[in-house]
Amino acid sequence: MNTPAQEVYRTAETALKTYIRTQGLRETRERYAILKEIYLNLEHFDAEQLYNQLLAQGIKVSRATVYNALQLFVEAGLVRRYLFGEGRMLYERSLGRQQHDHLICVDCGAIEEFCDPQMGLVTESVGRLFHMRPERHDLVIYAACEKPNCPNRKIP
Amino acid sequence: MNTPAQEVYRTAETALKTYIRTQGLRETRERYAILKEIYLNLEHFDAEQLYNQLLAQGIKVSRATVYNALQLFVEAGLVRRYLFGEGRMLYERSLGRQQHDHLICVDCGAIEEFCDPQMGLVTESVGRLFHMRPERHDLVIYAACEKPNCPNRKIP
DNA sequence: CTCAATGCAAATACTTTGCAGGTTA
DNA sequence: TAACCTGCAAAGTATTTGCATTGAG
Repeated sequence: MNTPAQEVYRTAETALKTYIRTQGLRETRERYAILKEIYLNLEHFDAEQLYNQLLAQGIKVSRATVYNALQLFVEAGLVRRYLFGEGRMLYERSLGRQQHDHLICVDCGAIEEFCDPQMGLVTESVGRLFHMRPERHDLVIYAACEKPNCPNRKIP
Repeated sequence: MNTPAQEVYRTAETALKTYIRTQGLRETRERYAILKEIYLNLEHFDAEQLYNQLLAQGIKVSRATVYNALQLFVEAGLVRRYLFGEGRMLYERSLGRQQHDHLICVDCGAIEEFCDPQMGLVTESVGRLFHMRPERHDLVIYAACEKPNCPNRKIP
């Protein structure tokens, strides 16, 4: 039986194979192991987390290979890379999900995703204002928790 | 005679003095020299640029002091700090200008500022969606130049 | 067999920190 | 004169690079 995540991973695997072939690169066990880890076990992660998780699974890879693979996956469109306010790159898989922006809880650091159609209007009108064609945007909203039973909420 | 920039700088100088006193800190020539450089001669800058510009003016300070002062100014609300996609911190003065977001030209790296009232609506509605109170946001739009005579524009 | 990929360690880039000596209140 | 600040250099972080070795095609 196949979970949705596994389906998506298989799509990513195929996409990677195609990308590797069209670019004249090589298929390695490391690249597939790293891709699988990303697609099956990680949500928002940095290079170090990915590296540690691979080691924890008994998959022996070096940091250099992890960074190398991440760059490859970004070029192949399989992974997106973000720089939030924390000074290190964060990654997330990009297949099987729509474009989105992020909201970060200032209390606990949790990262939520959202998709607001108004953002298209904003980038459009700003582009018009400067006579420029918007290509992409990065939006992060920092917000404090107001859920009554959230353990991370600051005292009202 | 006084330029608007000088007026704003004087305001910043006063604000720094007040902040330093209320916090029980000390006034040093370095802190005022750095503040002046920021308010009179810099737009968007990183720590190294600021450091070099101070040296070029014959003002002897160490990098450590530059970083120290920048942190102080951020705490005092005199300077804002951003992390764009380039992996290093950028700073800008915050007095004498309204809150704004940034647009970066993907052709030449130029940084423009804009203020779109729709952003308030976006953060508000996203906050409502997650039951969180938005505190701030970082938005950067990356766009390609379409000005007909822009030397940085990519071939049509 | 050839060239790309890996692993390791060293190098880089940016920022922070520890400490001795100078300076402010 | 007591604590803060500065300057220098060393230490951190996160990421990249050089090079010998391994391995895919």
